[in-house]
Amino acid sequence: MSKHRPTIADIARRAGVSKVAVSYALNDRPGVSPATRASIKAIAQEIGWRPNSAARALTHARADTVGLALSRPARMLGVEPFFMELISGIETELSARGCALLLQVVTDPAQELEMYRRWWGEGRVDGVFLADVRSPDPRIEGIAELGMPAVVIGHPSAAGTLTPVWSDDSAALRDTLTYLAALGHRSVARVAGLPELIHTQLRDRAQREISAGLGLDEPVVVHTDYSGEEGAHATRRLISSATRPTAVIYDNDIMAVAGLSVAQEMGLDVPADLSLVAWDDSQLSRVVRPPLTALSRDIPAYGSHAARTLLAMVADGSAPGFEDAAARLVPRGSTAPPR
Amino acid sequence: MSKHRPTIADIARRAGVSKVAVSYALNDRPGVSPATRASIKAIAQEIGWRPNSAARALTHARADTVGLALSRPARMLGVEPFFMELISGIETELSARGCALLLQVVTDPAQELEMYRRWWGEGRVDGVFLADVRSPDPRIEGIAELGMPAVVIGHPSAAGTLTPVWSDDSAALRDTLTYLAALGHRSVARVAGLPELIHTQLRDRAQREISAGLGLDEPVVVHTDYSGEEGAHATRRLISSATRPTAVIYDNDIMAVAGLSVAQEMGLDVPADLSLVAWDDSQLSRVVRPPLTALSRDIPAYGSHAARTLLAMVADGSAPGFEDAAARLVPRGSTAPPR
DNA sequence: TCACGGCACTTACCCGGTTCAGTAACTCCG
DNA sequence: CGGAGTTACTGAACCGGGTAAGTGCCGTGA
Repeated sequence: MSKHRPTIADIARRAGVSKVAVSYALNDRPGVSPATRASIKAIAQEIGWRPNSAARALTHARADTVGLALSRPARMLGVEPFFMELISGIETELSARGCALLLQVVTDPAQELEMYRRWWGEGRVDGVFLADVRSPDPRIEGIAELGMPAVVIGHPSAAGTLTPVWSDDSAALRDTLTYLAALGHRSVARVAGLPELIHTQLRDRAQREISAGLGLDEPVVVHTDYSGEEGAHATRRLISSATRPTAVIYDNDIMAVAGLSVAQEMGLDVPADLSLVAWDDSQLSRVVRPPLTALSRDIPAYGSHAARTLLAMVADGSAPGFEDAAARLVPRGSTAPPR
Repeated sequence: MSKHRPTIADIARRAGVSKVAVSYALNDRPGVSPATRASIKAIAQEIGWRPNSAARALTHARADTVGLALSRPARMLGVEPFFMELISGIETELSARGCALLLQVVTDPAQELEMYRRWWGEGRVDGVFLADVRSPDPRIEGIAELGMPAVVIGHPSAAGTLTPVWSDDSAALRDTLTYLAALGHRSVARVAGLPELIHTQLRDRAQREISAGLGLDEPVVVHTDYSGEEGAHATRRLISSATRPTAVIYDNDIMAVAGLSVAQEMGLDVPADLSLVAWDDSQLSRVVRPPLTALSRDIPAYGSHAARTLLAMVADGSAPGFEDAAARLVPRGSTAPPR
């Protein structure tokens, strides 16, 4: 028996028709009698025929694949559940539509753009996701120039001419600060992520404005690389500063856990001496003691929305942006009125 | 200017030669003069030509893509740094060779096999990785039947006729148990992962054998789904059992952190009352108090080795298996002699 | 001066599936 | 019973590259 994968020509030979008839039959297009169609389909089934994706891509200029390149170092990616959950949500949507995901981990945004150029030039993808938007971000303009469908996972103000899918961080922050203010906190610091990311900058600004609006102290914001080490270090600095805050918001949960450990090690009682809030919830927030009050979002759903938007863009040439639900504050044991 | 991506025909027209000459020139094959070659390359560069991957795939029957399907639920994947780090290591190797990674998150192993069948049938991938091998695992035989190059990320005894890339868990376990025995522990339990995974079973057996060899008590092993919740629950059970162990090994770090919290909450001092060891090290192990003694591996390197092996299989039809370094025990504050 | 070898390039056809423009045969209707 | 319309199907060409087998031209050596 022959090694090569069956083609429509093989089916045509066995069915005694031309390969065109086979193509029509298998694609449920008119032009073949029901009997012929059935027998062709039966043969295809029997010999295990699958359409060659390259041949298909060649004719309709469709790759049925979208791309995602991530430019954070491996150890950062590993520790943040965010991306894995996002990817898995993206997948859910894509696989339902028979679309594949091409993934690439690169070291910097310039490489990422180069990757996208290559994928697009080679016709490997029909569109891409863009995460971790910076300011300024050459990827935005680069992709717009290519005319490649792209969805920005981030706020519209960062998306340029591309289509954004985002959630309202400032609403989430408002809820959190209002809650902390109601508990009696006046000095709320934040251990933030990478300062060059637009979403960090938006959170920074929102925090200043909302704090001012609520009559809280001007917030101290410490920027980090999202690692536990820097989260711990930042917490140590905040605790030992002259104006020690009574509450700290962390931009991810690994830093919040690190902060909790540091606080306890320095003899502080959480939440009595220091309240902690983690931005983005995961199992981690629930397994430590006290469990962490967290800003919880359905990240897989966020990914699904992004994927749906991108597929719509690929199909129709454009699609409206999508605002996902804001993160929901889940109070747990790490927040309380200050002593 | 025309919308469509440039092809070699466009280059041929502009250079005043046939497209075959262009093909020869761009692929550095003899048959064109240096002058013509240079001018063709210059034109290609200028108009931003890239070889269409579908067309290429069609002629060489090569997709320049390998696949990885993961069948764990989204929330499990997110929380375990292992897979993200593995993927990023795989990527490092692949991208250096211009190969892409097709990723799919599915819900069960049967779906995973179906995915592999489809990818292979459609010519989308040249080979795949297989992770989380079970016993019995229909994927092994299914893939072997297809004749598709595949690397099993796991022990040779689980790989059937496929090529394994693995690390010696039993050596790592021996180091750990020897270390704990030297500290004076006699009762070492383990909070293990999914019991249907072969690698869990191998660890279980190794632990029994090594414990017996060292004269330790017959180990209590509790199986979980790797989640923090189940890790916490298992720890609670172990601590309140009649034969409370003096040390516990956890099959991942999120469970170890959960176990630490539970122990402290139940009034135990770690490490004086209970020593803890985490299998696989991440930032998490270092940010909690006390920091966790861990079995540390270079997971990205593990991924790179797997990728290199798979690429060799694709190129040569077969490749030898590869045994990666065993995990190294990194003692930290969570282990000490029992009270 | 002419056969020969090799260079530089072309023509023809392939990969696997899709599309377009036919072409028989059969049906319907006036 | 002849012409129009429909059905079921086929041949040729195409997508964007790649390969095998030429072809024409040049320089060289006998």
